[in-house]
Amino acid sequence: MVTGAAKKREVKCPVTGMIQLIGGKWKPIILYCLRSDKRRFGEISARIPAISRKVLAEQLKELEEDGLLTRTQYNEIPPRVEYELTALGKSLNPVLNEMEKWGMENLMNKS
Amino acid sequence: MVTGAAKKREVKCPVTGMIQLIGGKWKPIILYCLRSDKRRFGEISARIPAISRKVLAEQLKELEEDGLLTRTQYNEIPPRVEYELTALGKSLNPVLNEMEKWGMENLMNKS
DNA sequence: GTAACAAGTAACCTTTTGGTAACTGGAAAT
DNA sequence: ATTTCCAGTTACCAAAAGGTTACTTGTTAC
Repeated sequence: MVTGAAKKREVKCPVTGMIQLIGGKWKPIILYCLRSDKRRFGEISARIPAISRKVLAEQLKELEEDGLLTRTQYNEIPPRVEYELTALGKSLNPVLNEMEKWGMENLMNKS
Repeated sequence: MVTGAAKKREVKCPVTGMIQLIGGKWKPIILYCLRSDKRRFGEISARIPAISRKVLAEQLKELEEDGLLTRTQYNEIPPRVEYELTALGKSLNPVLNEMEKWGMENLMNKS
């Protein structure tokens, strides 16, 4: 079940609710990046170079609070942290797949 | 084909491109509202009361510039303006349907 | 003669979001 | 003795997004 920020809201519209959870400039891309694999912080950062590390850390924290992904910290030196989608996060895959499909068909320049 | 703001960008990631088009707090809800019917400005405003009329007008203008909907103005008094999805706008329906479905299953409180 | 109608716009302000640069930690390699 | 590794955090600043209130327009109803 959804936790964190989303839980507090009494949502009447399912689309509004979704946007409160995964709206914003970066969250769908982060989820898309984690879709099939767990990844380290630096790995996500390298795959989405346009996002600053500060904002990436913020967004990951919110996604974790909302129950969409888990953060696992290994107490090694240098540190290692892995992010992985929860079952709830994975349940977003159909949405992300439709987004990917639409983008492929309508936005990629076939030149 | 996509026009306006989205056309200028060289998009490498389909999900990033989609977000540039329909990202933001309101656009998916507006598109969802117009999904199956043409609607007047006041009608959209009434169905999405949380959005201010100023922001609604701005978002509708951007969606029109991006080729997702059409604006038809009837020169009557009082004025009448109708908004309707284009074919491109309608092609977003699978995305919006997945969003609606996910929201229904995960956000609506069954209490 | 004034108010209401629809669909906005203009001026102004607040909130949210995002960016940069510098810094932290302890162990390891140079 | 200094630099590198990684995953951040902190302080600070700029830009974007969004909100509020008042105003417009021309015709019709009170």
